[in-house]
Amino acid sequence: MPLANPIPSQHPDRHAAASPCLDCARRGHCLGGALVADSDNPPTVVRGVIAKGEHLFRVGDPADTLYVVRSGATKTYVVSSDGEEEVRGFQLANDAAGLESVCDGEYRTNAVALNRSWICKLPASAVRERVTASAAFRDRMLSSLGREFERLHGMLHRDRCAADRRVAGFLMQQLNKQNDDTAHDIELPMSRADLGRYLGLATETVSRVFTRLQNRGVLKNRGSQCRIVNRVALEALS
Amino acid sequence: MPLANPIPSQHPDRHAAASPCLDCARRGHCLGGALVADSDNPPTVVRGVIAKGEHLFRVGDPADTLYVVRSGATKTYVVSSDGEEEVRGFQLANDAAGLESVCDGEYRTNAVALNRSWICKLPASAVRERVTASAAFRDRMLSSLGREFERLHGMLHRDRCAADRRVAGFLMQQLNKQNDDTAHDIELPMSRADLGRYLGLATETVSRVFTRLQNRGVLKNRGSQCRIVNRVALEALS
DNA sequence: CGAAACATTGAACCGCATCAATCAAAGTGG
DNA sequence: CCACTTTGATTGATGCGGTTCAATGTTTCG
Repeated sequence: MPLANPIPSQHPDRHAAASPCLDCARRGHCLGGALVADSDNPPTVVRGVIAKGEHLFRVGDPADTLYVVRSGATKTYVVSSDGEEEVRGFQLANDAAGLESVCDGEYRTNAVALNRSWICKLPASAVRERVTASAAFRDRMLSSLGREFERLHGMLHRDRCAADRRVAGFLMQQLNKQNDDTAHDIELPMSRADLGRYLGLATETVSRVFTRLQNRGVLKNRGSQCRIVNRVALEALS
Repeated sequence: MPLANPIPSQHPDRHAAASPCLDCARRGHCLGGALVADSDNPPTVVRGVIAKGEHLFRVGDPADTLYVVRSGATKTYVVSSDGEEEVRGFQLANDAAGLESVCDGEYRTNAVALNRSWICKLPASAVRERVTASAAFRDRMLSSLGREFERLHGMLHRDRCAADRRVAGFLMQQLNKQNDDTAHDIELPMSRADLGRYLGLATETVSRVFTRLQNRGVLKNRGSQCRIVNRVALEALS
């Protein structure tokens, strides 16, 4: 079954049973925090664990839940008519999977955990309702959707660039997400094959780019991590 | 100036001054119709003409208006850091330009008329407000955004296919928009160069694909029009 | 009509996919 | 703990599709 087991809140109080978001340290960075903020009747948000390889949802499932990754990572993907897997996005900490569930009645992608992950489940109906109930949440929601549009447009642009640029652009994007100018380590929980399917490149090409960038002294590969040695050079590429 | 001259309504009544949408024959197909429907205080919607080559808005302009194309055509585009024009979409009848104005405070693209066009201007603030005021409009809006996501995902997929598929997919998309299974004529108001910048192909490649498809008896080029001769073959390609 | 913009066709080159082999790491079971 | 398997990453060789450069044809519009 795709559903994760609920985890009891670490800090129970009168709110916690309904929504762990009220106590969550990152409620300022997460859609769940915005969902419960200033609500006199906070919706039921449930935390859960999900094992590597398990699915959060599949194409066609009724889209009743918006998932937010608390730790770990997931990918969303579809299987196209010719049987090829098409990776549409990766979700790391504080990212939402199934945002289109708010736009539509059923999921249009599959979502699977790339490693053991903690996730939060937000009822889609509550999200939709809160869009009308709160102008602040509406704007937050529209802003999230706007950022997703930006990401997609950026991908479209990158899809027309050379392989080096695509990878460099992806790495810069990951780096910028940690809004910390001094950050230089990037977590890459996905396989080279997944990254290739995301960027529209063959696995081998992705691999070649990484070694090329390493040889040029731009970055250093360390298993599932990647250390950016020369951020300026990387930015110039992307 | 980017703004078009207002046109007096053809059928004035007590509503028409504020919103020509109330009388509009296509209010059922257009976001403007949904905006004024069931509203006891319909917002001011203005119609206007815009000449070929004139801009509706530019990157960085305050995004206070959502444009809907009534007739004619527009394209949205950005100029990327390397000076290349990147076409992000075409808007034909009933399509909206500047949907991101509802998500954000300023336009993130430029929009220009491809030929003499009639457009309707919806105040973005009214659109945003109506999202909270009416659950029906909220769902209509979210559905529009969802379709836009679908289009972008489809483009991303196509960007990784062979040139023939990209063009075929685009043509099928245009065909399907005329929700009429027997339709076989497609209006192509954009230049081959624009189409290439939209599909991520060189102008010459687009041209070659069109002649190739014509030689195979799939379609027939007629200036800015294109007649689909063998719809099945086209669908099989895309 | 003539000029300018756009479309088409041809030839050569290049980057990435593909096929194939090797290498490295992570489990798994005795 | 070590063979053995499995999975993922890397590197090499080859071919094709699309870009690029260049020339010619066609449409549009003053």
